Amino acid sequence: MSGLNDQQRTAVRHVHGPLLVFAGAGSGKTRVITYRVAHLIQSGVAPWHILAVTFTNKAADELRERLVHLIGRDAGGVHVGTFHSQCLRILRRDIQRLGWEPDFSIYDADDQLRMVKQAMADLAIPLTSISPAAVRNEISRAKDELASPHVYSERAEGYFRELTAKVYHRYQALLRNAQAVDFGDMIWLAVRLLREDGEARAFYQGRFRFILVDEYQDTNHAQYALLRELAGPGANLCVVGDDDQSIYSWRGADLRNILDFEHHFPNASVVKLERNYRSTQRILRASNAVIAKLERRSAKTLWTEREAGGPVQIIEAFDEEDEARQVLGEVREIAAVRGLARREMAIMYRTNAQSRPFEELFVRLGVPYQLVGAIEFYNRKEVRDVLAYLRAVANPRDLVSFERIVTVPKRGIGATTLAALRQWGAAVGLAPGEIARMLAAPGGAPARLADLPLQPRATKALAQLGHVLVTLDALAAELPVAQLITRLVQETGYHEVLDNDPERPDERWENVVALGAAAEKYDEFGPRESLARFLHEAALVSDPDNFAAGTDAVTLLTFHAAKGLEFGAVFMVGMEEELFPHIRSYEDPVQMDEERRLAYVGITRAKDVLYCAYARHRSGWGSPVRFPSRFLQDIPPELLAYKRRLDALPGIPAAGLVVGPDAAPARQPPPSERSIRDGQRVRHAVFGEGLVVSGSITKFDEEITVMFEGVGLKKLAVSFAKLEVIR
DNA sequence: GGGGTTGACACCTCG
DNA sequence: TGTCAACCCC
Repeated sequence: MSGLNDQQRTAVRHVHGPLLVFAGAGSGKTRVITYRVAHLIQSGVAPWHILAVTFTNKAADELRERLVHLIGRDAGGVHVGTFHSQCLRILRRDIQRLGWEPDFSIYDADDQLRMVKQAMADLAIPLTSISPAAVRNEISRAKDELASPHVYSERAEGYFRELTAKVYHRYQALLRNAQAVDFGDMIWLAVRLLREDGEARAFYQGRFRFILVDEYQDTNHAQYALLRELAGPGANLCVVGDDDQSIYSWRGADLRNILDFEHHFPNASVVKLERNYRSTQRILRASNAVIAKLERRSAKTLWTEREAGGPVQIIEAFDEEDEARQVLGEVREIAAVRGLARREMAIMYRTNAQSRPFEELFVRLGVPYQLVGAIEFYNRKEVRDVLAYLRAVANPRDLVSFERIVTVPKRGIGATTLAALRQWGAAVGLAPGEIARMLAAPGGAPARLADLPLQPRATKALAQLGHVLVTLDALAAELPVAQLITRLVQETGYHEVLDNDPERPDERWENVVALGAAAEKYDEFGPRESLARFLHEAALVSDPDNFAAGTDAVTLLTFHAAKGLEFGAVFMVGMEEELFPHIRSYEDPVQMDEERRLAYVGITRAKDVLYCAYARHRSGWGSPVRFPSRFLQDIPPELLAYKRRLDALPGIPAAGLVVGPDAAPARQPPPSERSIRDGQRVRHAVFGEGLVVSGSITKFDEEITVMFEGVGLKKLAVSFAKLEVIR
């Protein structure tokens, strides 16, 4: 408690009733959450009565880690997870109460798209008339609002919405038949369970007596409804958030949840955390300048007692490769000269695709890095194929998975056969996967399949697939999931598919092996259970989050993924018009505001140094000639300094940022004489103890060379490397 | 009717 | 850069 300021302490000590914590960036939010959990436990609340909900897996992991650090073993009892993982737990336990099988499949955005296309095909709506992806998004938004197909239809106006309403009806029926839920359904079904089933409601309200929600500004209506039901009349609900950091409206986030909290929960207490402990003054001023241009926001003024710090360093690059080169040069520079650990550095970008040139260069230079999120592991074709097999085994009604495995390997079953199968199956209440299995029955196909309208050749091919599935079913009853994967690859012929891959068979194999390795930790649950758990949890993983913890690597991630994190040095790259702000936000001022908040999130991740890079030329999509982002231009010139600037480029119009005069001399006024003498011993956070061997005063700083034990010679900037002189 | 090939086209952010 | 639909051949 002693390390907390008054506002933080108030929030931590609050026990009963609703509490809203407005927590500005870097104001010690996570600290408040962890301390509050500790305080609750200290006041006699059992850990398993506490539920902490975060937005991303990464945030959940981090919170769990911090709790272990703070309260030790009790932390294991606290329920920590994302909204979706908590709903998954609820559904795994109780979905049968809603009339679903426990082996339901979880459909991600990709699977959803297939189902939308299927629904459109069923309704004879041409794929060219409305975009299936747009329809999928619209359906997801409807689910965020808990609007059923029926409710949606009543409100639907205009060409697109009226068609979407029809597709939505059909889509939902297809999901139901496939025993599948999408991400929206996961929240919704949990809400329904709590609303409709008094026994279940009593159980969960009794279990989760104290609820904490992080990033509350990013919750949607369905999530609000869930919290409302879980919290019950006692409403020991503590929400923490910052409207300035709302960046998920495209996922249905509704700012009213946080802005109207006191209205939703009338006796709520409110605490504002406005002191920033993270960033230097210049970084904080830069962030304030960017966010100040927003019109609608709750009044907050962040302040800091930290030192002024250096200016925001601008890097102007020729193109995306040059940008990566310059940024990596700077990464190596501050690692070597300032002694900053690589884990304290992050490169942030608007879109995942931007990571590529950086990754290539990191690999080439042998600099350790870790990539968060991205074109992930679970989106690899081979990984999805194997998962589709597993899902088809776990849930024989799963349509998307069945149709995926039908063609890997090629079996002589095509679109026509599948369409006939689906149609006939729907009439008699059988899923294609079930029909295939029945065709493979030992005594021949049962009589109810007599009028299956297929050519003999197609029937035979389908029976063969059915045989494979029956074999896998039997294996799944005996083997835990990791071993099942090994056998599956052989039994299904997927082995040959990989070997004959024209592109990168080795890499694909490695991914399949890695999937098996990821499955191993579920083996302890035994044959069927390990399969179900693995599939359900794999569906919620959005990034290969199990990077070797503790390795000293530079982090590469999107601004979205960076929320909630902090780094000593942040490189915001691709700071160009049409990229950030993203071109898709240009027509809509609401979306443009969200881009601005995203920029604010990026800037406020930085503790000590902030670099912003932009290229004058970028290949690929968008215009090739680029201009610096408006967000950079919104930062007062005196806070900016060019670290690197290009000479005039032939054929490219000049465009630079206005950089103020006071920015030039970097950080604090340079020291006039040396403060650390040769021969003194110093301690460094990363390198340990060392002996000062030489030093000098440069234009901006005092630099010393230190011999560290077991590390070697390092050149350090005194104002930056937090050195402790040992007497 | 299946499957290979080719050409067009889109590609933001996440559980 | 990869995916997907249209097209044509077997």
